[in-house]
Amino acid sequence: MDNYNLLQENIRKRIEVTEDEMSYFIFLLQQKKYSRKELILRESEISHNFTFIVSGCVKSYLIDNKGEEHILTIAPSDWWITDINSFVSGTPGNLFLEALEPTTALLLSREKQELLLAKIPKFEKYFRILTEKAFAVSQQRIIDYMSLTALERLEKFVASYPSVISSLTQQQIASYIGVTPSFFSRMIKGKKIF
Amino acid sequence: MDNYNLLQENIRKRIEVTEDEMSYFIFLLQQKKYSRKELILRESEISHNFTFIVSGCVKSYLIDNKGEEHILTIAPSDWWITDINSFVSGTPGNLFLEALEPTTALLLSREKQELLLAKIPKFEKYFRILTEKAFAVSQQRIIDYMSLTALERLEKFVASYPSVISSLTQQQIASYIGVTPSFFSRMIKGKKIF
DNA sequence: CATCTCAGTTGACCTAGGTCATTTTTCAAA
DNA sequence: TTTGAAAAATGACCTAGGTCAACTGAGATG
Repeated sequence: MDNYNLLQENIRKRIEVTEDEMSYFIFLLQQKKYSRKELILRESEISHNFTFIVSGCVKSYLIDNKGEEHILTIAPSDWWITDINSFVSGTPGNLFLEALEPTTALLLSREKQELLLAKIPKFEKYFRILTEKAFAVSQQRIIDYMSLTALERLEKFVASYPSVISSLTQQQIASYIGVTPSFFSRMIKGKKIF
Repeated sequence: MDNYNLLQENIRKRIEVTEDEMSYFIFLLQQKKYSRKELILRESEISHNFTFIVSGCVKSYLIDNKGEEHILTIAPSDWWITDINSFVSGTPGNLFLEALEPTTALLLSREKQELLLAKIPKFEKYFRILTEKAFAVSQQRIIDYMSLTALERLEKFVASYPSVISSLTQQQIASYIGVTPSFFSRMIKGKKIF
């Protein structure tokens, strides 16, 4: 199984496409490998690509004006990730993207995406569905932030992404759920969470 | 100018459509009027519709397990609103939708949307763009929640939605930015925010 | 005009989570 | 196998924001 299989399945789960259509999509992609801790995107750069994770894991995060890092999303394999704000507007974003482990990814640039969608409008549906799902997840995250305690958010995170947990440090999980590492440590003391 | 003009402009800002295509979209819509405080959607109902606000204002909110209300989004005229989670999955959601003032809306049901997209795939693009934008806004909201103080979030909210402020109570603004009404009151004391 | 309800304010006190510096543990690289 | 750096734990203290109840005030309703 090559590096495109995972993406092909991901697409076929959502829309029906012919071999030719699929080939054209794949033809537009650029494959890249990143080593652990390698930066894929820096703050104030324009996010030119939609990035599909074939293997490995990537986080997006921002550095606030106190210098604190906050993890926004964590993308394991079979997920797309980008700085959506920057990607959509074509303006510099405020997110970093960084590989958490050795990662293989497929990049679809905005221009290539436009080519793709112009030539095979069917893929509009694929991206609409992806974006709807991402939007729904993002909304739920806001809800959780407003209505759950840190411990509840942690439990939910662990339940939602059990496979990702092991490749994350406590600091990273703390950052994702929105607490400091030291509070996180105290919070889980005595409890068996993982 | 009738009730469909606003939507037509909204669409034409994003994609090019013929009169016929536009007419078909409009043909699928159901127009509804809501009075102040009228519930459009209740928790644990399925959100069958995408709702376009022609005039008035609608909020989406949830009630957490302590009985507290949290406002998730506020949609003034020219915006779409729904419980995206429920709408996309077709399962019962956990949001309420409520008119904040007398409101005229255009409803597009999931089935009608599917008809529309099947017949005129061009509209896929319209909904993809809408959803991308909504997703970007949602992501930014999470970022703000993680990295700003309550006062900073308030200032940002006021700057972003100046026209909406006047039709909201302090309690509602407090709920949107995620603080209690009493803290909100203290927080703005002495400051001229509005 | 009276009253009722609900938004907003305020006082007194509380707590979830933050800060910062120090220590201990883990784990990758030489 | 050692070593060095980063992750995690922890003590002492701090603060943003919450809680709850009492009070004020203004617009709606009779």
